[in-house]
Amino acid sequence: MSVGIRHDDLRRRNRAMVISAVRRAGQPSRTEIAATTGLSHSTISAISSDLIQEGILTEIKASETVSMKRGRPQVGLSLNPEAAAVLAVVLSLNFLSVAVIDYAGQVVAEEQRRLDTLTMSRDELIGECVAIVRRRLEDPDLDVQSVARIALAIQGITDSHARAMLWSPITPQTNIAFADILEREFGIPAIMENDCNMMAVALRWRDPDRYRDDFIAILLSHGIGMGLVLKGELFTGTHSSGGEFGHMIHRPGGALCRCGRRGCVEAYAGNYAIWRNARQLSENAEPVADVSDAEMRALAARARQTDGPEREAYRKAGEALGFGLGSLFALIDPAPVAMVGASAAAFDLIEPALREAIAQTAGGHHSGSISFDTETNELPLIREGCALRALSFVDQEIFAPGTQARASSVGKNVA
Amino acid sequence: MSVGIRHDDLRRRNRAMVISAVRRAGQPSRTEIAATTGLSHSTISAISSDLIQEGILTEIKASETVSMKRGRPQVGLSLNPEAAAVLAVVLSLNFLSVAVIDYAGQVVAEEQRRLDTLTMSRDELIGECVAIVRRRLEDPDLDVQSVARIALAIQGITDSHARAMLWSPITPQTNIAFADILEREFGIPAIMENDCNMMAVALRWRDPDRYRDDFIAILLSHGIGMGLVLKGELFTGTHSSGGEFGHMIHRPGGALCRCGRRGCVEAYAGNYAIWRNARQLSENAEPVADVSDAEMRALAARARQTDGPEREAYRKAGEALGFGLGSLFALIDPAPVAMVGASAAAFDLIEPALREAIAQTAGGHHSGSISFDTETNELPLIREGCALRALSFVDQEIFAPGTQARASSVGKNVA
DNA sequence: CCTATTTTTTCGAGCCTCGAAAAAATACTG
DNA sequence: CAGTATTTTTTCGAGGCTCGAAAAAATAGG
Repeated sequence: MSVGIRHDDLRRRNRAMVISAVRRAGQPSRTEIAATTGLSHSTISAISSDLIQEGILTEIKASETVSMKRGRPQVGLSLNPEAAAVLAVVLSLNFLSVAVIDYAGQVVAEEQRRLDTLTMSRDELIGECVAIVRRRLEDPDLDVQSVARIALAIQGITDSHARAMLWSPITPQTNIAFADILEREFGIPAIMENDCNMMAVALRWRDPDRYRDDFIAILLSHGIGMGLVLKGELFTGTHSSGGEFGHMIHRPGGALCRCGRRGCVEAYAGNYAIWRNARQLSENAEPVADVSDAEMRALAARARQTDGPEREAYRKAGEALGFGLGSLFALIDPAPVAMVGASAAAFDLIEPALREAIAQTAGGHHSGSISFDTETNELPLIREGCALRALSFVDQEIFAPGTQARASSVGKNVA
Repeated sequence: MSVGIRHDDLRRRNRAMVISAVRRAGQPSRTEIAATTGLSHSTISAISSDLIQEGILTEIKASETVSMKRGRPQVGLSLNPEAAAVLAVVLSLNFLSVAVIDYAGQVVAEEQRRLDTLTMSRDELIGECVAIVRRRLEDPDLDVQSVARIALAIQGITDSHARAMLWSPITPQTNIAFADILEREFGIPAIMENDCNMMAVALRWRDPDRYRDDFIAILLSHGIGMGLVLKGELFTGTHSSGGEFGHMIHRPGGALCRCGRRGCVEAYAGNYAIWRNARQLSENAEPVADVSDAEMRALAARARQTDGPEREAYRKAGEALGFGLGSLFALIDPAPVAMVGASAAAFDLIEPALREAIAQTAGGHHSGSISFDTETNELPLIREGCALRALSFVDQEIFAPGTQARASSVGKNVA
């Protein structure tokens, strides 16, 4: 049951609104903030003077701005980089990375590390994550006090409370409560997010004109993932991170998927599936553990060159993605799509069959008008989304705290 | 861009909260309202005394309640039935009905009418709807002044602004802006909703314990429809009512669907599809316009009796629904399902294949624990949902109006 | 150096919610 | 039957927040 608004919530929410406006706009003046938030100048003045006093915002030096206009020049406000710091940890197949990000969103330090996630034990995996975070926190240049949040993104399914990894293709281990583990270990609030969801968050941040209220980010990689933003909010499942587009059923009883089931979209469109079809192996052939990017590029090159099994493999991938998107569009209506990941570089091979398939589905009316964009490198996106998520938490939960933490405000999926 | 909270919004929202608490609880005392809303007794006292003065709420006569407890007895508050009235119009295949509902939710008057929607012209269809509303409004017993809202539900796709029918299986006509037409004709605000969405709204109202924050209502009828509530809100598409579960793709290139495409879930699970398979007609056979409920009951009886084509037809329906639900669950996670409509009476024939199919999909882990409920009569549900929708509008937009109507508050899909 | 212009701050007014206390209305008790 | 205990509801003053208007601040143009 939703709860009434109390008087003290008012200031809290408007504080959060001001911080959020500054984060989005970069260096807005008080007047601009008043315009975007709809609050009066007096209110903005009061709130921002509080925030400056508390060291959350800073005024831009007047000398740095050249005002060509008449009148008192606007004073830009910006986030104080030293107000806090967050850690963005990204765990993907055989790869672990961490970045320290200041409150203004700049990367301060980072570390990357190769490891063999598929064969590691549960404790080893957890140990590596804890260790890489510890090394960053022990950096003498870093004021540990100021680290306000750790966000960890992983390829796989996370729970809807952003506490744990439930299942992941990068490890046989399941149900690892990374967020709780890191929180206990370092005493810093932590969250655990799905990688594709973070991609979507980052895309929206990078290009809010294109990716505004409704869009789809699809990861074309060894597996197929999706991040979905609907009505301006990140879409998640009722219990998990959800949006497992790759495991929608393309052909009942069809090709063997990495997840052990049959006929999933991923069993036709994942790298391993394209590789399997290109080699003309049986659809029942066990999915290979990994296909290198170089190998996939070679496949794509062959497909472009001759009309052989490679081209057919990409065609099948396009068909699976197209019918999958068609089913998705039946539920949510068509929306712009971003194809992310190494295989997005082969989207030219995928697109014809994909469009043909969509044309045969409910979203087909607008088949031609659905726009696809490609972005071949997912890692920077995931990290950026992760950082944004963590910073957004600091904005809302730490710098605009309720008298007591309200359950209703926590976990809001504002992308 | 979200907007700050102004001081006058506070009272508005809390007024709406109080009204909503009374609508949900029936006859709550001020103390109970304070408890559910989290607001102080003083605030509730002030707001409710305003609302009583304005004739929106009324106090229950003390004599009507027997207080066994010590202390000053609680005074129940209830919605004043005379505060307003709404019209719920339901347009389905060959059937049009309207109900006048008072502010407390009681049906005051109603009218039903058979017509031949499939062959009617655009103007005839509109004319019938306008006429049936006009007859109710001309009822001398009704105070026309008090009719605050007309809600029209239709089987088919509506736009996300609740203004128009975009497409419907009950008529060859498309893009009829019923809401605008009724609004112009009678000068009463009108909305146009999808029938299955209204089913979901009503289910939540009837059984909030079972259908709380996440559930699925599926209409098993001539076609297959769905109403989806996620995180406590009605789920709609980005541009349309969305949730076209029946037109997710079950088998690419498969059986011919009523929508003209191939392989939709509905092309296996709709009444016409079951009928087609039971008669062992080709999957390419043109879907018949209508199959009577009696005929479907006969099919189901045959299927229960002998293991012939009828049983196989229901099995195929179950399989299609199961794989469709499996794909849906991949996106949103499993949730309770209500099977609504005449064919829900044959759910015993559908369930085994349905569960078997789900077990082969991503939601399969919990296949056993997914609960299905059946409700064979959809019309009362649709009408009830429609009425609730209209009343909820009155609660929020008329009796708790903003200083100026805010775009952000309009169109919130609170079920 | 003065004026026009624009931004920002200040200040009092008006609401709103809250907590505490008072008032109201009943059941229990001897 | 009167007095007491108990529970609900209202009243009242305090504190906070936002707003509009006016003042103050800061700059360009003449």
